[in-house]
Amino acid sequence: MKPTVKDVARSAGVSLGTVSRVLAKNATVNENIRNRVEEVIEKLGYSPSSLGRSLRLNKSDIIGLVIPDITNPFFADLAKHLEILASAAGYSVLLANTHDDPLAEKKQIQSLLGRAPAGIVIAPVSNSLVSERLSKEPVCVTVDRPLAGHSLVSVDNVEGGRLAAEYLLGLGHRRIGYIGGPGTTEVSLQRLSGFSDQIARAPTEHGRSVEFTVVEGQFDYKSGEEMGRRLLSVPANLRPTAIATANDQQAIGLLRCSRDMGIRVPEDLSIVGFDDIPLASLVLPRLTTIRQPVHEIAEIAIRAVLGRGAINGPILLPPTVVERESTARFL
Amino acid sequence: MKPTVKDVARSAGVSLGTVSRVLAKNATVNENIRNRVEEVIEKLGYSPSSLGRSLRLNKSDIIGLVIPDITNPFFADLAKHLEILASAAGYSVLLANTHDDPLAEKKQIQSLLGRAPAGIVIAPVSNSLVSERLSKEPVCVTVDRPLAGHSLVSVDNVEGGRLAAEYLLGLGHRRIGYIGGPGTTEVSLQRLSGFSDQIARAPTEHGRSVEFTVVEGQFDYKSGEEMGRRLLSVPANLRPTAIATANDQQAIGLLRCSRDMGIRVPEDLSIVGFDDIPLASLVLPRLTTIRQPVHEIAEIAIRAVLGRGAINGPILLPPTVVERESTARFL
DNA sequence: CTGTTAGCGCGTTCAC
DNA sequence: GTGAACGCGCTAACAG
Repeated sequence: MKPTVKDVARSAGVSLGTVSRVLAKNATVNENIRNRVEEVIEKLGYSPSSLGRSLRLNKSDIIGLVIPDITNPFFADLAKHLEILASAAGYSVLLANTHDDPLAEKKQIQSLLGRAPAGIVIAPVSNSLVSERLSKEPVCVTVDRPLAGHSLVSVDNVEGGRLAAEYLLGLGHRRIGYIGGPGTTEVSLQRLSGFSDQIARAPTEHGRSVEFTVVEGQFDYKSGEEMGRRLLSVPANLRPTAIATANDQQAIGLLRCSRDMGIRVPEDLSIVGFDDIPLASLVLPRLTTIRQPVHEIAEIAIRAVLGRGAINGPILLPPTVVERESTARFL
Repeated sequence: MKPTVKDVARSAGVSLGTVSRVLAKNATVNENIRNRVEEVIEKLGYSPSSLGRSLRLNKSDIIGLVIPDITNPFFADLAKHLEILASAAGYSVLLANTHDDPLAEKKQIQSLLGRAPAGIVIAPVSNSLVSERLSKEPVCVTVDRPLAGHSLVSVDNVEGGRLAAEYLLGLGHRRIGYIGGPGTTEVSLQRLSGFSDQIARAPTEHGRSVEFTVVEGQFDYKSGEEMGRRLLSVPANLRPTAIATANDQQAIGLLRCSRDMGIRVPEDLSIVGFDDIPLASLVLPRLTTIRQPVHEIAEIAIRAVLGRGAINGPILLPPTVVERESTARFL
């Protein structure tokens, strides 16, 4: 049987309260007694039960992480950094996937709340139905995607979209395609809006402006492949010379499909992704993309959740263009 | 304030015990009373506290998942399926990354044990120091990598290695390289041993046998790139015509490096990976690989942990060759 | 500075 | 078939 404070107390010849105080560090305890208790703890291999403590404090040392899908490299990266930081601070992270399903999300959150988590980090689904449910306790910050009434830490998606368009236009492209994410998600909308606003501001040449086509897909490899095929299945002289995507997975799917269709990247087609997942620098050709500062996002989120940094109003981190090999000047 | 059983009881005009019985379903409760209680539960939006229940039963509804690194797509995939199955059964999964550090692993497990998890699914690090610590309670199954004294569910790594070698030899390759994983991990050793055993059994031709070179790397993209460079930086007539790797990430890094060195895949070099991560079918060229049945692994592990399927002795699932575009017959 | 005591929310065992 | 009481492991408040 696992030893409890009671066992330690008895074995050390002191009372429960004293053991508790030794465990709490800060309280004032006699040197000798403290040593004796610590010895006993060591000898018995005692380790405190989070269960008892959590019940008493009505607050566990669990941080809930609610995301659409852990196999999305961006979220995996986020999860990793959150977990490292949380673990260093003595917290554990509970993983909950929503698969972009509002009902699943609701259920997951419900169950999470029953655990009295120290905090929640959530990338909410599109039409989340939980906004009010997470009122004040526990601290909840949203990442990547906003949720009414909660503080957000995220990359500036509008600016990211703008950056991508600016970059492509600067390269001389004038027939441009865009593969968006699901129209129901805020991020998709923001990235697209930043992108198309910048396109709209492009100077007109020879009396006509930029040709711009948008298709909507999912945030995965396969969708990038399918939507790419749709965008590229037109006569060569009408085909876009550059395509931006709403995330890197789509861009990689697009790469795949370009190759299958015999369209060379970047000679015939420039591609720019979004996120800068680890893989972006490993595909052929290496992917030019808009980088999100995942580490920072994780760090700020954890700080906010653990109360070591108040956060009011959305925190929008600046994206950056990472230029690699999938883009070229249009001649 | 979150309502408790007490609130429900008072509001329904019954006692605590009765509410508890209603919640437990199975016990015999008067029809009218049951309905009234359920109504009140609905009205109050009551949901039971896992904390209280867990403390009482000394068993939480948490399943600990201890893995080296969630950004490894194989583990992400595993985590996803485990989480789906766990969630469906009313359990949550706690994520713990070890980064292949035995000390970190020990600390993570220690903290996990304080939560009285319903079960633990672990892919132990190389020289794990926890084998005895996880004696009987809670149920613990290891995946991917073995750990003395615990049941294992995994792919048959030796057979997988053998399959890769057999496949490459069958394609006519006789100068073959191998990029292994860290020599300290069981899986690396097993995959390599299966591979080299099969190589050794190859019929000798023109009086000489197969040329076989092995290098050791880490299980990531970058290492595949570096080790590939090492294997390929020799005069063309001495260069391997085929290389197998211990996982897909290495193979993708190798793809990257071949491209950089101007070596064509599969014309000049055949590559076969291991795992079949989602990405394997998306890189250029699509990767031939040895597939692990991740879904099955997740399913068996969860069943074992939740006690719905006893498991004695290691369960070794059969790997399969997935032939794609990164391999070709040697002429 | 230390011991004692009272619950945190829940399930269970005993009377009734 | 139902209610009352106890205790899971722990911490905080109070008394000594």
